[in-house]
Amino acid sequence: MNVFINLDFESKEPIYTQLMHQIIEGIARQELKPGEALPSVRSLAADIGINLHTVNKAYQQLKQEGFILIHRQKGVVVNPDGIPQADEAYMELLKSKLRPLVAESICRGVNADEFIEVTTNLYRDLNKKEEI
Amino acid sequence: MNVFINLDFESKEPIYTQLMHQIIEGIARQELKPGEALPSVRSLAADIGINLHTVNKAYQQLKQEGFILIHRQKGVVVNPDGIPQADEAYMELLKSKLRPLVAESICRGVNADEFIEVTTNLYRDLNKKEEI
DNA sequence: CTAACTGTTATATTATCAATATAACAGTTA
DNA sequence: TAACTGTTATATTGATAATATAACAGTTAG
Repeated sequence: MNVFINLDFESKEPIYTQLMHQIIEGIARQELKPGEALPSVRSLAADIGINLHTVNKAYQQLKQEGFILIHRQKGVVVNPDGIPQADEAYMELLKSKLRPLVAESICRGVNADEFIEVTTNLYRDLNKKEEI
Repeated sequence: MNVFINLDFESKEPIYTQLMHQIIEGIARQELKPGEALPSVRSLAADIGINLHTVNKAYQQLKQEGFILIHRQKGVVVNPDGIPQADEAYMELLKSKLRPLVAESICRGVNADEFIEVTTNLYRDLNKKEEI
């Protein structure tokens, strides 16, 4: 029930964004499974020592992107139907985010194979289920 | 001398960041070569219709990251010694930026091969030199 | 020498966003 | 009834992005 949340308060990346990423990573790792309940905005906020609205902001955005469902007077749940699959729009978005990373890497002499190796390692790491 | 600058003023991405990316992309494409002069902060700002300080902010950051050199009373130049090659720190940074992209892609059913294909296409596109 | 150009610095203002703090509302459930 | 859900409203603080002027200190072309 309790997710492993690791926030860096010194980072310039907003807290609500970091929170989104952690939850998405949890889903990717299948530590969070479809239908599974997430902590309430208040309890999660209290747990990690931040404001309720910051958690709410992350939840609202995750909802809008199809990762979670929010039942008005019940609670928050990982989308039971699974996450909406990638469409053309997502692939374009992905490409636009990847573009500056590739450009800088080319400048710095990182060739495609090295770049792909980093990607492959991440795919491997993030596919590990909860190893008991 | 004049770079193809394409800014999206509606984007939530800061202008100075977009500007940095465009210049880095120009260097990757070898449209901007080591030693080549860049427009002055004032002329570039006037060209694309933004403030001089916004251009300066982009230049300062590009300088700090080793992409350009700034001669106090001369001008701005693409680093004649080439761009500092990737070290361990850069690879870690790259990994941390790639991580959320991979996580979301896994959730959305984009497998490693599809992800790599996008990367490969970007490497191909960004390596095209100025085709005359 | 003057005029026009370089980057740099300083100061100020406006707008937006991130994060916090309280507080209340409307349903659910134990 | 009491404790819990998400939601909404309002306000404040701090940081950042972008703009606007203005001036300074060197360089260089006419």
